[in-house]
Amino acid sequence: MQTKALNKQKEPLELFREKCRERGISITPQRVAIYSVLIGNQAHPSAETIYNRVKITFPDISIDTIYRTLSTFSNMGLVDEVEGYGEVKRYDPELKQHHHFRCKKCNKIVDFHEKSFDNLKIPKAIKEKFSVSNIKVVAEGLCDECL
Amino acid sequence: MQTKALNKQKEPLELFREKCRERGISITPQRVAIYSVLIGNQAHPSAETIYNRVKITFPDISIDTIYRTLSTFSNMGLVDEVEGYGEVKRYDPELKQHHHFRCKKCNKIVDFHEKSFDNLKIPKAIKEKFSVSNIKVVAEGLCDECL
DNA sequence: TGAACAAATCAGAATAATTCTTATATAATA
DNA sequence: TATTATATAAGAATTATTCTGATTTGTTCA
Ligand SMILES: [Mn+2]
Ligand SMILES: [Mn+2]
Ligand SMILES: [Zn+2]
Ligand SMILES: [Zn+2]
Repeated sequence: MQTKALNKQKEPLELFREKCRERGISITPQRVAIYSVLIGNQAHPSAETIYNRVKITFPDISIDTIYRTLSTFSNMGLVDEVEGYGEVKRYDPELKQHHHFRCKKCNKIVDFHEKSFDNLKIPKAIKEKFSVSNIKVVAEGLCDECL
Repeated sequence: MQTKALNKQKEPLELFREKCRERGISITPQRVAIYSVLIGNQAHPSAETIYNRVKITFPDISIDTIYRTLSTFSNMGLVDEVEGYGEVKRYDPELKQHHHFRCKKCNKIVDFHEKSFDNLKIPKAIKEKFSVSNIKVVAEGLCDECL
């Protein structure tokens, strides 16, 4: 169990390094620190939130590096940007297909998985005209805390 | 046919006036002008876009009024804010349940209707904890022009 | 191991979208 | 028509994000 817990941290970081090498992208301490904060983070954090977390172990990091790095990660397919309503950008390290509940009041976003949503049939009219690469369901309402 | 075309403009505006009266919200020329631009607009326009259109007939309107009014309309349930990725806010006057295709490159948003998406079953775990008021499907990819 | 060089970072300035402030104007009401 | 609460315009302020330019660092390969 303990071994497993340790591996959990080791494994994704090694995969991260590999992906960087593949793409010819430098493995910098900043990038490792940012990626480490993202691993397993289910809160869909903003750049600011990530910045504050990273600063604990990396006090001199600049907010610009956070933004640039998240953009790089997004281009590499290491994180997704999350749908929102014109508030701040938020990022999602969960790459497996999944769906979101969003609280209209506090903007909390909660993941959920639902197999029956993973193969929804988009209407022909759309499919014929555009190339659809991913489909997701967004449920909205009020969360437990806001109710 | 001509009569119908004329009525198309008249009807929603009268409904608009009624809704304002119900809510005790003043019917100002600015609000009418902004609402008129929204009627039947399927492009999910931004505040800036709406501003430019309204200015044609209302040159002295201020951008702040556009934002304030759209926020008022949103609170009244006259428009929805559209999901996006941290770009500018966009608004949707279509209130019937529908779904979106979004181009990842040019951010074009296209409505589609699909009955089978209108009663998706959200997992118990979510439904039990939160109150879900609406569910939508977002398909993403590249539009015809960007392909 | 240690140049060489492209890439990445930092700090702070710049930009852009949105909101706020305040003085003035106006819609609703009686 | 006078009263009053609400809405507006203009421009300042704020905030998130991006850009710029000087400096540092990771990677490569001799
Ligand atoms: Mn997620
Ligand atoms: Mn729409
Ligand atoms: Zn909430
Ligand atoms: Zn496009």
